Amino acid sequence: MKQKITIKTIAKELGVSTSTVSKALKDSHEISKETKDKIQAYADLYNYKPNNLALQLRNQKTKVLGVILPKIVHHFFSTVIMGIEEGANKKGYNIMVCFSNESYQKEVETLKVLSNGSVDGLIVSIANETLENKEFKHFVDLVTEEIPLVLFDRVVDEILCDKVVVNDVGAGYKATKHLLNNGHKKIALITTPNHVNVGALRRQGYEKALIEEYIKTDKNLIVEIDEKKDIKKQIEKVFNQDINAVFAVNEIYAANAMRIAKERGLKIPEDFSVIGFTDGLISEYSSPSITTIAQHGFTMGKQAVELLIERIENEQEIFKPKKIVISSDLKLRESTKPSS
Amino acid sequence: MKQKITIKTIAKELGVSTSTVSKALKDSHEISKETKDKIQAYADLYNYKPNNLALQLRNQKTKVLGVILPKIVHHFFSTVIMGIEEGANKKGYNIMVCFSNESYQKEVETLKVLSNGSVDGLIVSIANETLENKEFKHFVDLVTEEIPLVLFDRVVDEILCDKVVVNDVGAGYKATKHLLNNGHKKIALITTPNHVNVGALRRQGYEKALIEEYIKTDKNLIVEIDEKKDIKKQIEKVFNQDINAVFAVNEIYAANAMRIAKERGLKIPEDFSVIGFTDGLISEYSSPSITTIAQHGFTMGKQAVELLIERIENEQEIFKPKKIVISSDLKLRESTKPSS
DNA sequence: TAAAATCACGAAAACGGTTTCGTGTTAACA
DNA sequence: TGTTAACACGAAACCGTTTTCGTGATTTTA
Repeated sequence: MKQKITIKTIAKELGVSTSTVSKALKDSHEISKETKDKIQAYADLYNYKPNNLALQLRNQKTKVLGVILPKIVHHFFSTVIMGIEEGANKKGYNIMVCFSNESYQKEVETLKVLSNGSVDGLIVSIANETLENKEFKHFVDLVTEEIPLVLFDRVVDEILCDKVVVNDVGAGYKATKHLLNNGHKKIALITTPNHVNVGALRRQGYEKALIEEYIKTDKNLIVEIDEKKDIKKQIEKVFNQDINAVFAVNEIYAANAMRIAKERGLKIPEDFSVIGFTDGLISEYSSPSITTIAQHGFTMGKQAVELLIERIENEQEIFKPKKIVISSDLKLRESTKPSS
Repeated sequence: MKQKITIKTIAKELGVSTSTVSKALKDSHEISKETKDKIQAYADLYNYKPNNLALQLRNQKTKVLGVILPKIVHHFFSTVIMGIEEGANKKGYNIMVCFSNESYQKEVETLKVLSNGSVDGLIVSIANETLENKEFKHFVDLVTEEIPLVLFDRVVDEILCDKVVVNDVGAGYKATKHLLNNGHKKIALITTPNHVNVGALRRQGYEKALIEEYIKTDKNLIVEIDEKKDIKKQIEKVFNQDINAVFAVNEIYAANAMRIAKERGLKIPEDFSVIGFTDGLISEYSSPSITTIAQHGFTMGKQAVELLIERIENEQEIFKPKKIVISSDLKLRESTKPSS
């Protein structure tokens, strides 16, 4: 990189002090008009830009927010990033995005790197492996150090910080209820292992809706997907049971279920219905298009970043963790009959 | 944020100088074992972490790379990010991700913010609006300032820097050739306006393949999509022409075309074929699944970041811009017949 | 005309580290 | 016993900027 022009250079060239240059560029009243003009002209000529690092060190803030996501090639997380970025930008912040790739180790390391002063605060969705191990010390330490932290979507109670989540129980309930209303009583649930708490919560909603109709939940109808194995094969098994609807906790599972249903010649939505989660492009462009629970990722991102910035900019306030619950909507499409 | 412990604190508490502390923590031979142990113990106890900003200022490097993308909710760009992140991480760099949202103005501003010393280099894919206006001064200035810059996918010759692109002409050719081989002679092209150079290049490939078969390109079969208007409606028009195949320059256009074809009762792939671009989830989960040109986004990201880091770490070398061309493959699926 | 106020600027500290170059003390050597 | 080397540490500069507190010169006021 070319040697950048600094305030010192300007000061030396123009035979004034650095303080004068600094003040002149800030249009301070302390400096005479002539001097200001001279300095400004020189700065413009050589395209002077103040060095960010120096400012950050001086101000003890970076105006950068760290974001750690489990993955990115996923419609929901992409939209969350968009929301975060837009919210951050509006308040003059930039974001530094990292990925844990669902790995505990990587999450710990990333957290360590980012919490060394590079960012003013963090927005995180916890990695699967971390949830599985129930190992949250790295987050708790962060809270102890009083580094502003907002958790979203995948959150746990053990970490005392601000949180943004969707109403997962309600969403699971809504989806299941919709299927029941359409006359489907034998509803398969395709979900994640229980340690992924969002999966567990959606399952609660599913069970709640069934109980209301006096239907006993049948464990054989519930598939906990192990993402390390072939997803389609795992889903296929449940189709050997007597089922007439599927509620899947994400797009991919739903799309797979849909595909299997079609392969088996099931008529959708007349004889068989599918509901997914995350209103992404797959659901939209699949055919028939898939009814889903819209998670409002963009809104989540925006809410999370607003919480975080408020925390950062109002440090003095006593700390009382906030939890924002975002309601999710059913987005009706072709894979289910319009509710009766 | 809690007051962080610094080298000064340690020095004062232990009655030594800051230089001693600094050296001790780096296990310098200049410091006696006892002193080192004492300082290390104290540092561990109070969980001392060196302040990144201070180091960055001193070393005049941040170990952060800026990434500016036109959008993120898009399979191709998501995978590129993954590639960039993985490559960067491997070399001890972090990435700061920003979005231009296809806006010239936002691109200019983001570039300005990031080039103030916050990052050691930049990876960018140019915004549509910028391409449309042919306004590249902000990039040229960057090059003049000798800030390491790598452009990928959407690149222009006016900017002298390292580049990573796919072989767009070849890809367009390959796709069209495949359709021709399948016996389709009336091939519609659904593309972007010509100012998006990747679109223009893919079109060249398309035309080249047609010429080889002595087919005159018919302008009525080429649709330049205006993304501000309804995409499906624009594509629908070309179906009123006599066509038996579609080559679309991205997933969304392909998925839309597929949907229209199905609505019109066309038999795919027997009577009608569709090829897309970007091997994303939509193509994979659409039904029939869509044959596409795989763009290898992950590889692109990795190549781009490797180029960039090499540039950053070998400043002294004379500057000779490199251009890496990544070949793209045809990924055969159900929307076309296997090539004869 | 002396005292006070204003003006226009500079010196120096501060942010949190690293690093070069002393320097005083002790140990080894001639 | 005088010289030198090794040891263990400190002072100070530096990265680029901001900001507080002077300060000498001029202008205003009493």
